[in-house]
Formats: sequence, structure tokens, C-alpha cells
Amino acid sequence: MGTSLSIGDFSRMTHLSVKALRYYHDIGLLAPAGVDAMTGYRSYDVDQAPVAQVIRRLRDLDMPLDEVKAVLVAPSVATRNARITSHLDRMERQLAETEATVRSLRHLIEEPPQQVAVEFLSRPAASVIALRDVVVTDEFVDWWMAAFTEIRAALDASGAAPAGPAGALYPGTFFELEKAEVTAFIPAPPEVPAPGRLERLVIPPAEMAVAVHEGSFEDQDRTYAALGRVVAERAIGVDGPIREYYRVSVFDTDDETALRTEIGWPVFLTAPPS
Amino acid sequence: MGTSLSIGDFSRMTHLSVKALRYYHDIGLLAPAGVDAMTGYRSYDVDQAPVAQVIRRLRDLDMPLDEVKAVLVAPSVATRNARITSHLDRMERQLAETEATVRSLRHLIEEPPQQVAVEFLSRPAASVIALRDVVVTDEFVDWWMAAFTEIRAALDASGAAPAGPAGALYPGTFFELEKAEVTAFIPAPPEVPAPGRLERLVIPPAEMAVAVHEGSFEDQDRTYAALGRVVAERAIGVDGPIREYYRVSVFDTDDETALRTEIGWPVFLTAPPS
DNA sequence: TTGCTCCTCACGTCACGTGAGGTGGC
DNA sequence: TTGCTCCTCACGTCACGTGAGGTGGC
Repeated sequence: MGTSLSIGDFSRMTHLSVKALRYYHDIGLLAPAGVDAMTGYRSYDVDQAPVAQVIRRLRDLDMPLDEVKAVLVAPSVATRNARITSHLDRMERQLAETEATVRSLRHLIEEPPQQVAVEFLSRPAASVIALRDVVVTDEFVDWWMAAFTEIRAALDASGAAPAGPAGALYPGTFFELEKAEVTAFIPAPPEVPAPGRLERLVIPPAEMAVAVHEGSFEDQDRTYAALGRVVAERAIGVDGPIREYYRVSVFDTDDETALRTEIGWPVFLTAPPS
Repeated sequence: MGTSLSIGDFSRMTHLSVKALRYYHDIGLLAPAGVDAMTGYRSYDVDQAPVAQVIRRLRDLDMPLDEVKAVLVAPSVATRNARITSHLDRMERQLAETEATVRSLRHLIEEPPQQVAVEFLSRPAASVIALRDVVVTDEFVDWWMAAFTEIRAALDASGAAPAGPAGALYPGTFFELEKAEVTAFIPAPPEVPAPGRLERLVIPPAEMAVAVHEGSFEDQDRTYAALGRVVAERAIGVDGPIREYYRVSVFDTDDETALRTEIGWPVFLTAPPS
């Protein structure tokens, strides 16, 4: 048993605000050692300071309070450290993304909007190995990596070569609502099985306006905008998911500027494709 | 005049959610080119896509919408770029802080809590050049740098040497409410004038428990906790601001581990200081 | 008695997301 | 007629901050 402190003293010791301490009590994250039955005054024990400090550090890193709680109640040091490490990993990815966004913003401001070549064409149906999932945009990058890793593994396991470039279908609602069922696929010869969560699908034929985006994902909305402009001005947009084909993807190169993504916007072709 | 788009098409082009677009309309950040008087349907012009994209990039960087608006209405390219750059600078500082927090968390988890030597002593009054300000903790680091830069400049201008180490007073409410009037000071001989916002003050004498914190600001709460513990267990805490004296500060060294901050917690000395 | 610390509501913040319930055009 | 897109509320989110109004101990 250590010495007991008022909430104010404990606040000064830990640099957590009194309001925050009361909130942590309310949600059961950090209960004071005692509460006076008459006055309601909280009293903290000096031994609670280390716990409070861990909370503060994790909050400084924007870890949600739910996860902070999970860290504190972790049954073992290994579990606890795993949880913290996974958060640190997430933060590192976020830092990398932020840096990319900064670069991309500089780019957007400095460079004039470049012309994007748009082609109108028909795509035949394709038989593919696919993974379908409801995905929210926040988790999209992770999902994308996992999906293609899995599909590629299935192809590798059967020794077959892909029958075309990897691609994905994005319903309009994915962009509008930031959540929708996305389909990632790789064309594969019929003898390749689709194990586990994977399935065999036929991607239907479509007529589309396509543009090739060069470089990182971060900048893709510029190509989307250019493509959308052309469709609005020169074609009839129709329903149906947007398609991306990954001509050169992160699986092929480490050089972001070498990435090539073909973006297809469904249209009704009023003239035969040129 | 470009071509007009439904909110859904514009959303797909810009990768901004429909809800976000409607919200931007509500707050006057990005009004659609037209609104149908009968149906209320919004229509966007393709030429609005670049603006939407700048908004998206700035939001990706967590710029508050108020500031985004300020960027968009900037009267000149120079003003606009200055606003963006200042945000990027803030982000970079934040990234640095985050990295420091990560290090500090690793430290907290890996290292056993070290013993902190606590001394009880009396401090005499001191005549100082000071800057007082109501400061919120979020802006504290910037304020601290600015304050001491200004006070040091005043001393430099008069050619006088400091009559003691730089220090600051922090009322308890600064930690509890994350906002309070903070006083930064450097002892100075009486002939040094206090120009502008600066003033001459006498820092009153005090009896305190002091501990020296070694290393970065990030870890200071560990020393605060150790000091608070000793005070709670072995002394009588009294009212009055906490004092810090900057024995070795960022003005003296670039090496974080070399920093030395003396933290003083006001107490009532029950025995003569040893 | 005065000031200070502590208490509990109730409400605000920020940038949207989540339905509910309804309309208009093909 | 059915589906789809669009509309407007009203409310929820997250982690507290901001008062208001009041109590208890020195």
C-alpha cells in the first residue's frame, strides 16, 4: 500500500488532466484506489502512477481508449507487448502515408494538371480466381495486400501462370459511402482451384473508358478526375462497378513511380471502339 | 463552363464521400455549381474537381476545415502556399514528437523505473526578467521556445549575463486543466531593462522538494511521479506553483540525453533542509 | 468567513457516418 | 412497378473540455 493522493495531486504527478482522470474512472479504465462515500472525493494511490503514465503515453500516440484498456488487462507481458507493437506498426504505416500525402500535395500544387490519355474499349468476359469482401476505405490498403497475396498463393500452389493482369471491381458506393463489396481477382485457367475464402468467378464483359494512372496510389484521384471529366463530356456513363487493372503493382516493383494502374469507368459506347 | 455532374459522379471523380460533399456545402466550403429549386438535387461542375482534390489532400493531412477554407480563399498564391507550408511544418513537428513518444514508450516498457534522487531545500527570492502568459498545454512547446528566445534576446541586447539559470512557474491548474498563466524567467541584474511584453518580477522564495530530470521533456512525467511520490510520503505539500529550472536546455545542447531540468515541488519543510 | 478543492450534471466540440423516411426519373 | 439516386432531418461518434451550480474542510 502506498500513500493516497487527491485527484489534483495525482493529476500533477501524472500530467493527466482532472477531467481526463474522472473520465477514465467513469469508463472503468483507471478507477481511483478509493472513493469517499460521503463526499464522492476520489483518492489515488501513488502506486497507480505508472499505470497512469502508460495510459498517457498510449493516448499521446492516439491509441483509442478501448485498445488502451485491452493493453492494460492483457493476461501476459507477451500479449501486452504484441498489442503495443501492433499499434506502433500502424502508426509507422500512417507516418509513411502522411509523408506520401505531403509529397503528393506538393506535387499537386507545383505541377500543372497533366493531360491523361483516355481510351474507349470493350473488355471480354474473364474467368478468374477472386476474393469478395465488404471493405471500408480505411482498411482498404491492408485488405488489398492480403487479398492479392492470397490469390497469388493459390495460383502459385497450382503452378499455373495468371491468364491476365490482376484487377478489382469497385462499386460506385465504395467511393460514395466509403464502404462496399469489393472484388479482387486474377484471371486463371480453369484447372486452378479456388481454396478457402477464394472463389471462381466470371468477370462480365464491359464497355469502358480507360486511363492509365502512373505512380503511387496517393495521386490516383487526379486520374479519376480526368477520366470522369472525359466521360461526362464525351460519353454516356452507365451503372456498374469501376474496374482497376494492376499492370505494374507493388508486387512487381519497389519503385512507386513505376506503378501502372489501369482505371476503367463503365460507359455506353455510342460509336464502335476505335 | 464545364459539364455538370450529379453528386454521385462527382464523388466517384474526387473520392470524397457524398456525405462529406453535402457537409462541405452546408458549411460553405465547396458549394455545388447549381441546386435544383424543385428537387434540391445538387449539381457539380467538372471544373470543381481540382478544388475538391485540394480539399481532400488537406483533409488527409488532418487540416481543420476552417484552415482549409482559409487556404482556398487566400488572396494570393503566396498567401496560400504560406498557409499550406505552415501546416506542413506543424505536421513535421508532430511527426518528430510522435517518434519521440514511441521511443519514450519503449523506454518506459523496457527500463525498470529508476530511482530519482530528491532533495529538500530553500530557494531565495530572485529578481528576474519574465514573460507571463496564459498558455494551453497544446501550444506549450512553441510558447516556451518563443518566451526564452525573447528573454535571452533582452539580456543579450543589454550585454548582461544571466544571474542564474532560466526557470518557469507552473500553477497546479496548468497540469489539471491544461491551461494556466505560466511565467518564464531568467534572473538578471537590476540594470537590464524589460522591453515589450517582458517585465521585471521578483520570484518569491520557496521551500521545495527538487529532483533533476535527465533527458527529453517527453519523459518528464516519470520524474514528476517520483517526486510526487516522495512528497506524498515524506513531506507536506503546500500551495504554490511548481518550478522548473533549466540547468541544461535545448539552448545549450542538441543532444536530448544531455538535457537537465530541475523540478521543484513546493513543500512545508518540517525539518531544517539537509 | 473566504478560497480552494472537489463533486455532478448538461452541453459543446469536430467532421462527418448512420439510419429513417421520403421523393423523382427511368 | 421496381431500383436507383437523391433529398432532409435527427442522432451517434470519440475523448474529453467548458461552464454552471453546489459542497466540504481549513
